[in-house]
Amino acid sequence: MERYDPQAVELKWQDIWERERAFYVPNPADASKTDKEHTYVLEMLPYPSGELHMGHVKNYTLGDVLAHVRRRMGFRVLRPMGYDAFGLPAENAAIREGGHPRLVIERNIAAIREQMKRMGWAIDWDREVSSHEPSYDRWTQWLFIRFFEKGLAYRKEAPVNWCPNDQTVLANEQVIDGRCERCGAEVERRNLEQWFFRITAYADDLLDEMSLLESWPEHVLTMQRNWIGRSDGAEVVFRIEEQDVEIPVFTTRPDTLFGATFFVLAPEHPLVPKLVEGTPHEGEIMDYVRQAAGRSSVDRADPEKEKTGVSTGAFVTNPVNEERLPIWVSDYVLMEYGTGAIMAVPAHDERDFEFAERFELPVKVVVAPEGEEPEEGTYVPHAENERLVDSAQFTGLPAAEGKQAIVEWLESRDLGRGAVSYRLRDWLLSRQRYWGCPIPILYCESCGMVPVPDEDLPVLLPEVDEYLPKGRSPLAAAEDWVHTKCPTCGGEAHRETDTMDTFVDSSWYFIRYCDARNDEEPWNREIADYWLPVNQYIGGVEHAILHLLYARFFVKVLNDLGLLGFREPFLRLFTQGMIHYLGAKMSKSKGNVLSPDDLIASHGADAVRLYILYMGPAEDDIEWQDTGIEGMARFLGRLWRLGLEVAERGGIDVPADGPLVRRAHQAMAKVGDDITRRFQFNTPIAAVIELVNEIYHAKDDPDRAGEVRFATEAAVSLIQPYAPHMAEELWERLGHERLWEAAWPQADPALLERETFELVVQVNGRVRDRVEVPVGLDDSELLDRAKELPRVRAHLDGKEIRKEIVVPGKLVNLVV
RNA sequence: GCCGAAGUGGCGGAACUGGUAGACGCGCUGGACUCAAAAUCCAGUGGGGCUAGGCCCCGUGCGGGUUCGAUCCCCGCCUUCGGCACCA
Repeated sequence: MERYDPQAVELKWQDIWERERAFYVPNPADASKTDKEHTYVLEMLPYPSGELHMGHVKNYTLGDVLAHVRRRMGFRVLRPMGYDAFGLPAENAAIREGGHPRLVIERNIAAIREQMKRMGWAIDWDREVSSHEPSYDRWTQWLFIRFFEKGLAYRKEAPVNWCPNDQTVLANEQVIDGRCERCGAEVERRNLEQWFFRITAYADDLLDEMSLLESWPEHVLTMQRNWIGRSDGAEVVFRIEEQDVEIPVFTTRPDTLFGATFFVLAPEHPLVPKLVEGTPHEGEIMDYVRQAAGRSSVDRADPEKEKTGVSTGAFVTNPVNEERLPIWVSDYVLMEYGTGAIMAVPAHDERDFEFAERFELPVKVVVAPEGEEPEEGTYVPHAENERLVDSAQFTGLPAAEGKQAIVEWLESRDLGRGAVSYRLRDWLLSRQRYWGCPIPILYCESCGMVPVPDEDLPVLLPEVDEYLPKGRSPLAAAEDWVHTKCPTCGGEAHRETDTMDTFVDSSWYFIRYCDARNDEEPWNREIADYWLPVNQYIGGVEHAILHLLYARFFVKVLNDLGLLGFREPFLRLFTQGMIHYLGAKMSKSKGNVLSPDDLIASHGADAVRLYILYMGPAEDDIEWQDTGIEGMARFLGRLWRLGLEVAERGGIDVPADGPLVRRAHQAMAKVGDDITRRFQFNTPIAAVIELVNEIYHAKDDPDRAGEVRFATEAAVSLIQPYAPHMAEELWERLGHERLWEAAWPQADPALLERETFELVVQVNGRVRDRVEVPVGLDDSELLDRAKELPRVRAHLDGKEIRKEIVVPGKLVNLVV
C-alpha cells in the first residue's frame, strides 16, 4: 500500500490553498449590512526577533483549529497575521546578528512567513502588516498626534525606570521585581523628562468595563485589577505652622486619624530641603536623602531589611486634634504613590509599627474590636466589629461609620476630602533607542511643541551609522534630520529624537488588520466596527498587564475620539500554557529548544499540529514528550491506510443507521461542541481516534462496508481542522473535493438517541452490576430489573431495602 | 505576607450538571506476521487479596463533613505553580 508522505502531500495542499486563495476573506462591499455571520479570530502577533518556536506553534494552531471549525460552520472568519517588528527584542536580535535592524528583521519576517505557510495555517495574507513599515508607522504617528491633541500624550519630568543595559527608560509594566523585563538588569531610578500616555485617566474605565468582557480568565482580570490598584480613602491636610505650609497625605484609614503619632516624608519630597535648610539637622538629613537616592529600588523595597529614617526636628499639626507630630524622612515612603507623605499610625499599620519600634515612637490604639480593651502600645490588626476608641466625639462609632464621619468633618472644615488613589502610573512611552516608531513632534523656539502635520507623516527613521544604544537616542546623531523648520511659523525647529515603546504599535494592530491597505486613514470606521471587537483572542499570559492593558486603554480612547464604536478590543481571551521540554521551560540558554522545522521534517506538520494540542488542556503548561508525537504520527498512518482502503472499495451505499453510524454521529456531536463551546482541543482528537479504532474493528466485515465508509468520511472530516493536509488528500481520494469548504458535520439528534442503555446498579452506593435495558422503562420496572440480577441479590442477601434511588437513563441505587 | 490556579495509574491526561474513576495517547507485557528486525495488526495493563476464568477489598494530596451516592459541594491542613509585594 502507498505509504504516507507528509512532505509531498502537505506541500501539494499548501500550494492549492494559495492558488485558490482559500483563506482570503475580503471585506464586505457594504459593511453596514451583515451578509453572513462573521467572527474575528486573533492570535497575538510574533516578534520577528528570531524564527518561530514551539510556543508560536501552539498559539497559531489553536487559532487555526478554531478558525477552520467556525468557517465550516458557516461563519465568515477574519484570521490575519502580522509582525511586531519594532522594539528591543528585534533591535537586540539585530545587534546580536549584526547588520541593520531593518535588514535583519525583514529577513526574519521572510523566514517566519515561510514557517507559517509550512505549518499550513489558514491565514489571509492580504492583510499582513508589520509595525516597522512606513505604511503602518504613519498611522501610529497619526494616532499619537490625536492623543497629544487631547492631552492624553504629554511630556514631563518624573522619576523613571532606567535600564542601564538596554540604555533606555522603561514603563512600570516592563519592570519585573525591579528588573528589566527584557534583559533582567536591575533598573535605576532617574529623573528625566519623558513622554507619557495618560492611562491613569482611564483607571476606572479599565476596571468598570471589565463587565463588558464575555470571557477572560479570572487570573488575568485579577492581575489587571491588582495592577490598577484602586484604593478608596481620603486626602487629609496637615500643616506646618511655623512655615505656614500645608502637606496633604493620602490614607485609606481616615478612621485612625486620632492614632497618628508621627509623620513621614519620602526622601524625594520637594519640601525636605526647605524644611531642614539652616537647621542643625540639615547635614544629616541631606546625607540620608542622597543615600536613599543611591539605594536601588530592589534594595529599598526589600521588606526583610530594617527600616531607616531620620528625624527633621520639625512638626506638623494633626487637623483632628491639633496634636503636634514629629516629621521624619524615610525611604519606606514612596514619592510616586499618594502624595509622597504619610501620617503614621503605628497601632494600625504594620510598617508604621515597625518604624515606631525601631525609633521608639509612641503607639496609640484608636480602633479595637467591640468589647475588647487592647493593650496600649501594641499593633492592632483589622478585625470584625471594630469600633473607634480614644477618638474624641467619634469614639464608639463602628469603623466604617467612623471613616465616613471623620471625612465629612474634615470636608466641612476644608481640611480634607474623600479621595481615590491608584497604583497604576501613566504609561511611559518614549525610548532612547533607534529601532522604533519616531515620535512625530517638533520643538520650535517660538511655538514650543508642535506636532508634525498629518500630511507630512510618516516621520521616517533617519539612516544613522551608529544605532547601538548609548544613553541618548541614536536618532540625535542624524543632525540633518533633527534640524528642520517649524510648520507653524517657519522658524528653526528640531525633531523629537526618542522613539515609541513597541507596545504602542501593538496596541492597535488588530484594528489595522481590518482595513490593512487603507492609505487615506488608519482604518475605515464602518469596516472596523463590522469586524471588531475580536471574538476570540489567543496568546500568552505574559501580556496580562502589558499589551492587554494597553490595548484596552487604546480602544477606550479611540472610542472617545469617535474613531471606533466599541469600548473593549477583545471579548473573549484565552491564555495558553507554556511548553516545557526535558523538565524545563524551553530556552536557548538551557539548550532544550525544539525546532518546529526539524519536527516538520521528521513527522510532518499535521503530526506536529495534532500533538501540540493533544498534549493536554491548552491553558496548562505541558511537558513535550518525544514519544508523544510518534503516537500522533502513528494515528495519522492508521487513518491514512483506512482512508486508502475505503477509497479503493469505491462508492458504496451508506446505510441510514447502524452502530458505527451512531458512533460517528457521537463523534460529530463531541468535536464541534468541545472546540467551540468548551474551548477544549485535546478531547476532540481522542474522540476521533476512538472512532477510527472502532472502524478498524468493523472494517473487514463485508456486511458493514457502508457503515465503514460513512464513519471513515466522518473521521476525515472531523480531523480536518487539526490535520488539514492529510484530511484534504483523503477527502479527495474518497471522491470529494475541497473539504475546507465543506459544511461542518452536524450530528443527527435522532441518531444520538439510544434504544437501550447500560443500567448501573448500586447497593449502598457501590456498583454491583450493570445490565443492558431498553430506554423508556419506568422506575419500578428498572428496580425490578435491578433486583433480579444475581450479583445484586447476593448483596441484598435478605436484608431490608430502606431506600431506592432511581436516576432515569443512568442508575439504580438500593440502600439496605 | 496577600491574591489566584492546581494536585487523578509508570507518564501526559479524561470524566461537561453530585451518578460506572482512569476515555485517548505514551510506556510496558504477551500474541500474530517475518529467516530476523522494523513497521503493522490483535489482546492485556491502577494497587492488593482470594477457595482466581469469577468475586472481594483499597484507591482521585491529607483530615473531617454534607449526601443514597463526592475527583466534583463545604470546613481545616499540606504541597506545587503563577501574580503582587514597604501602594499608606
